Amino acid sequence: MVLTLGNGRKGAGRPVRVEDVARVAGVSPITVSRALSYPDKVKEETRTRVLEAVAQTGYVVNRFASSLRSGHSNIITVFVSSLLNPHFATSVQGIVDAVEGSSYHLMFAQTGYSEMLEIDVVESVLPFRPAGVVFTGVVRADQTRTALQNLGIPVMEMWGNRPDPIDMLVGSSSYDAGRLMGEHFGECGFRHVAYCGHTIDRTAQRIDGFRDGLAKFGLELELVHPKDGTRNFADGMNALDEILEALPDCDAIFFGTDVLASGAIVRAVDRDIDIPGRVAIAGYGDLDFTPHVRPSLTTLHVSSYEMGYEAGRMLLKRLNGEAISNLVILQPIRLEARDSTNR
Amino acid sequence: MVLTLGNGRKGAGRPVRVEDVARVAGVSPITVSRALSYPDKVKEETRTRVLEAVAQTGYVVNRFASSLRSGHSNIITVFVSSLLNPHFATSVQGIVDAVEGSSYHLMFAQTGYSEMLEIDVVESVLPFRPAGVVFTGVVRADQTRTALQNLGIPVMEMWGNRPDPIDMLVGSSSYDAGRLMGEHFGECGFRHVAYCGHTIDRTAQRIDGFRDGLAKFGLELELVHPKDGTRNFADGMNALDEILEALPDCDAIFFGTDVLASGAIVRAVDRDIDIPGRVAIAGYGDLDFTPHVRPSLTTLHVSSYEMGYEAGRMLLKRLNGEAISNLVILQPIRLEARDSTNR
DNA sequence: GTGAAAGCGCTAACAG
DNA sequence: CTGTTAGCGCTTTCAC
Repeated sequence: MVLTLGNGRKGAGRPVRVEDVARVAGVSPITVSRALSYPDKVKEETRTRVLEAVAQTGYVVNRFASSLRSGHSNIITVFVSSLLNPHFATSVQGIVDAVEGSSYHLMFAQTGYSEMLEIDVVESVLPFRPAGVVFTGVVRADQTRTALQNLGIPVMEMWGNRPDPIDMLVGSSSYDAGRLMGEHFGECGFRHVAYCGHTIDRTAQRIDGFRDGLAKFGLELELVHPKDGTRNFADGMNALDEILEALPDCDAIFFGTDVLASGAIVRAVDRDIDIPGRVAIAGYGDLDFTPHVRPSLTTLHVSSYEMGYEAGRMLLKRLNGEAISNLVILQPIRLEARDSTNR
Repeated sequence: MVLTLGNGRKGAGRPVRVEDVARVAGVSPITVSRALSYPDKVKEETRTRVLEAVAQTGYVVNRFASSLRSGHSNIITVFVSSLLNPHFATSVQGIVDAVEGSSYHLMFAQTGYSEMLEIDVVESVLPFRPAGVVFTGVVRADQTRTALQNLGIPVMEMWGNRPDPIDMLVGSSSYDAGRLMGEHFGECGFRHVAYCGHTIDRTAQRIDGFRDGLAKFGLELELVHPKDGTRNFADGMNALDEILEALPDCDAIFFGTDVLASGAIVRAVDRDIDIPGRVAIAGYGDLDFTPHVRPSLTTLHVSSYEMGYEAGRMLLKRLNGEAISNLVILQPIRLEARDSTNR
């Protein structure tokens, strides 16, 4: 009888092995293996017979045995800090879509936001001898970077723009992003500018770029209001109050995330503060809802999905032995100028 | 020299095997294996010596060999339709967190929203002989359900509330959710009610519940405005126009997702339609931003993260051989009554 | 508490 | 194009 979905076992009995298929097809085990893995290496008629026998027996290859013998793994490990961050979830979906249809399977591991455990997480997947790894984020601990380099497998980092990737990197320039917004603020004619959000890691470069963009218009960044750690709407609401208290004549704020910026807009509406008349607000990320906030939110668009998809494609190419011309790809960041800065 | 992160290889040479560790530790290979897998079965002093040898050699167990020999896999496969849906991404994060710290690893597979390929996707992971599987969603095709049942491994379904799970299910009652909102609409005194959103699968039960909730107050559901497929803010904006055109005296709309509902609110603000004065609006899902829309959105809170976490815990319990008292767990859905229905 | 031998299921290497 | 042999690295089984 033909099982539509076999598990490599018939009933509770012993698993179906190549040997069983071989017997039914009247060939040797290695021919079964070849018919399934390298169809071209087998005569068409033989292949047909093997496939019939596979269907008949419900055979499913045992990847443990196959990888053990061949020395090849078809596992790609994806390291994610959190899927609660929609940018990362979207990137991962891009990776998933890029890998779909290939012979590779994705294993997931969580790095968390702390770099302390980074190396432990990486170590925990090594028993699966991954063919390649992708980090949704950059690898921070130098110890981990060195160790990964020594593994000798393709490594893809994402989201950052370190000049010295472990191997390959698909990211975007935080500096350029900040500069774009600084220039936009300058063009809008704002005079007293604040930044609010993360201030460390790659965000530092964003702030540098922001300063430089402002500088082209003779402006200074008058206040950096740090909001590290998790940032939700409520943080944004508070931030608006805090900033207007600390810098009363502030007329434009660049927030490190759309969520913070949206919180600030909500707070402004609640307090009857005119946006952008009294103070302009901009965010970062271009989340789905940002065009629909009122006033609509000026922000920087980052192509999360495309980043993941590109990272996946590049990694697959490398795994296929193809040469990669550019080991570092920086996706452009686009300014979405909307009403919240439109004076 | 001690490698902090080994890959089971020293330089480009041959992999480090148990045998190598055994030689260094002055024991037999099986003792190394036991020291690592069942520390209690080995004298403490021996264990210490083995662990030192492991560190010294950079040994990393080969999971392919170990699973092949033992017949046990420590892979759990997670099937997701899309990580772009924040509810699913959040659920998956719950699963990830629940499994973290256990000896299991997660493999990802994408079912997509079509049930056509469901069985192919499931088949594609069987070579890894997963110890258990989790579906972020219910399995729709009967063929797949039967096949999964025959696999004889723990199967977790999520989000739905089928009376006949393949094995275990952590979900929520769509019917109750709908009923809650129907009752809320009745209590608010709305007279002409519409529903807009998905109309098939488990959503059908939500509509049934909604009707029954309304019926308690002598109300009928006067319009069902289907929006199947992907639903974004723009769809919600259009939907408001379409519904007010089709049912001009409509004074309350229940949307199948918060995104649709938020779109409708934005559209209402743009058209100067008073919410909830002219028409009340409610959503489903309680996404992060819903308390911050203006007016804040009445919606149904679904515990996506907790659902995933619970699903993960239950599956692990089952894999540990513990008995599960309730194979089906329905998480309560909570009404979040906010301004958009507050007359 | 430890060890010797065997074999999990597959495919590389070599042979024809 | 197909087959024979051997062995990937580990852990089960049985023995001490």
